[in-house]
Amino acid sequence: MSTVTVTLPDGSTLSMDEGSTVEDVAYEIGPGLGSDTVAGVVDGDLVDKHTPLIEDVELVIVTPQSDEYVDVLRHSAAHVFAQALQREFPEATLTIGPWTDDGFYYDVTGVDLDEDDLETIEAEAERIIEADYDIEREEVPREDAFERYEDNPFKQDILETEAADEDPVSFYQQDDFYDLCQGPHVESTGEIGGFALLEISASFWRGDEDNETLTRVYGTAFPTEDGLEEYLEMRKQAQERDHRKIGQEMDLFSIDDTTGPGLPLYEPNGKKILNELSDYVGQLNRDAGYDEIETPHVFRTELWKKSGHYDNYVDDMFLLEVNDEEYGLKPMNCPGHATIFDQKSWSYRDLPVRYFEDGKVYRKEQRGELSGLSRTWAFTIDDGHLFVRPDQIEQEVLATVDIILDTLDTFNLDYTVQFATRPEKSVGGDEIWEKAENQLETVLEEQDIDYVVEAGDGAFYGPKIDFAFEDALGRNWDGPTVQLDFNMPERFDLTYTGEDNEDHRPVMIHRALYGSYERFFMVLTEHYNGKFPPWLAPEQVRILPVSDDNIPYCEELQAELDDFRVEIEDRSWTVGKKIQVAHDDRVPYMLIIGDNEEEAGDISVRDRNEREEKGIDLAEFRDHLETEVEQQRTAVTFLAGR
RNA sequence: GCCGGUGUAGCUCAGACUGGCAGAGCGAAUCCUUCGUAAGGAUUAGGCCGAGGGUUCAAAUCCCUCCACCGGCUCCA
Repeated sequence: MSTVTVTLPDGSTLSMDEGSTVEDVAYEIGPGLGSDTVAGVVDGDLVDKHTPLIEDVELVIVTPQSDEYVDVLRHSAAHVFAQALQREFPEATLTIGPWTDDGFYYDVTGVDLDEDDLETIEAEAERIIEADYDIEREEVPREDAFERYEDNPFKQDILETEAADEDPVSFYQQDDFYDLCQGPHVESTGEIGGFALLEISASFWRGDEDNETLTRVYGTAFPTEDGLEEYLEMRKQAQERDHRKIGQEMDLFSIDDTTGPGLPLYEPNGKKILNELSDYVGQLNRDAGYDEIETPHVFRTELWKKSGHYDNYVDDMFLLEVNDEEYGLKPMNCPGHATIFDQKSWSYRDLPVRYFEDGKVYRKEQRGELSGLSRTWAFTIDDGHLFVRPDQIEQEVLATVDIILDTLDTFNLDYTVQFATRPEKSVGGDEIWEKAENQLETVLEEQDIDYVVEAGDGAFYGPKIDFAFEDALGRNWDGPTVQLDFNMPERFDLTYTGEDNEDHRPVMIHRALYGSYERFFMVLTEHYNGKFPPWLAPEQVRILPVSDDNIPYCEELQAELDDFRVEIEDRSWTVGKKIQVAHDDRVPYMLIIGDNEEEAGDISVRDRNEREEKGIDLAEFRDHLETEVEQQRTAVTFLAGR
């Protein structure tokens, strides 16, 4: 009999008979490991422990101590849900039910479910867990599988696609419930310690909008009840960090029903932050050789017919009829910028030409897509466009990526990088696309940036590099971006005169350091949990008089700090309450001023991290704050080292 | 656009299941208190109960339609 070589995580190898299972390998290593084995990871794929090894592989044994164990457990939890569902609603049809990063879902159809039903199903699931049914793998001939699912077109579809080459196919059975499934699963339903159904939603079969609508039930499971409790607590904590909640609490912005959906209104506190953000990138742009321009909010649609956007994007534009002509709110700034470039003739010596604008754009997103500041109908892009010679592409992309990395560093943000390539619907030739993609990828490689390739996810006019952030609820949002565009210069017939006195075509680069102010504002609010760095904080210092008699001295202090955003708390409250409210408002520094300070001519400083010190010289505090703001430090540091 | 949930005072929420006077706390205003480290006290004002229609003697409450928001799906130049 021939043998296979199994490579274990520590690099050691075992020689096993061909056809040995994952479990056999575990027993070969040791009987304890053998009996603990839940599943295996074979060449990166999580598989059942009975999977035979027929070629040389890398193998990780999964036991209840492994990271993968909880995935296996949740997969079993999905089956428990399905069994409970079928007990309560025999008419329900099952489709697919995988595990996810933090739980599982099961897509079903043929049944209408609401929240009360979830409770009923959850109670039934608890009984199934309590009963501790063995979960057993079963090999079933294809023919029999089709028979089992003669009324279930979805499972038939799976048999004809994913499982097309398998005969027999594997089922997992617990009690009288069975499900077509590759596994792996835990030994018995009782291994689930904490089980909860969380959400109900609609989904589409195979994720395609044109297919049947299914009902998706989300749930989660943990080995212990405590694990579940902890998870639910974490979810609650995350909701506390939601920018919509903080935005309300801190009077940063609001979105009003009367003024319209997806149209954020920035209140004074929010606008102060926006101004700081705008000044910051404005300076970066000027330092990098950009010129600021400005364009209006509305253009004739001729412009987007010229740019090609009209064909691709008209459904998402706000259009208006003026003097029998069609106008539209601008959904992007680039055609305006290209038009400005086209106002004069350029020499090759003038390039690169770099324009930037905080440009407000309007995009009529689908209803149901709008969400706080992360997805809006009106938003402002810190938009920049470069017009470069082909030989300047790499250096300019490199410089742009550099500024983006600097910006992200200033705010101390976590991010991921995606390299998006040519989509199905695109303009421009094969050669041009290949060239563009190669140049972007070269920069990523040179900068040693970790990135993932998102094939087919590029803009219709060119490939792009996107930087994405995660929000409080774990959703990903695109932010900074660099996009090459070989198309728009053609559309606008943009030219420059070369050394050879001939017309040449410049290349356009679209880029944003924040992406949109709205989305970046969301990211910052949640990242800092509303505790904005002092340079961004709407109110940097709040002076708290101990009694009203101290107010005149407080006003003197305020005047001394007039370079900063300083307020006096003059409401007739106790000191304790003034401190409470200043903490709630997340003000970086409080100055507590009573007779003691007034007589000594000094101040008491308390920061929002509850550090405090008395008898401080105002000038010392002012100098420190000045440094902290100038250096854009992300933390309050005055009392940190004292 | 699809499924589920929600919409009551500036904010946070009771009341709805079982139809019968519109409620609380915070905030605001006025007054008292002038206070030393995480919410001092009293009084007052504040409502088209998301909008429209229906059922009923009577609708915040029941039914229908629409709008918006929340979670998810799909979409996102």
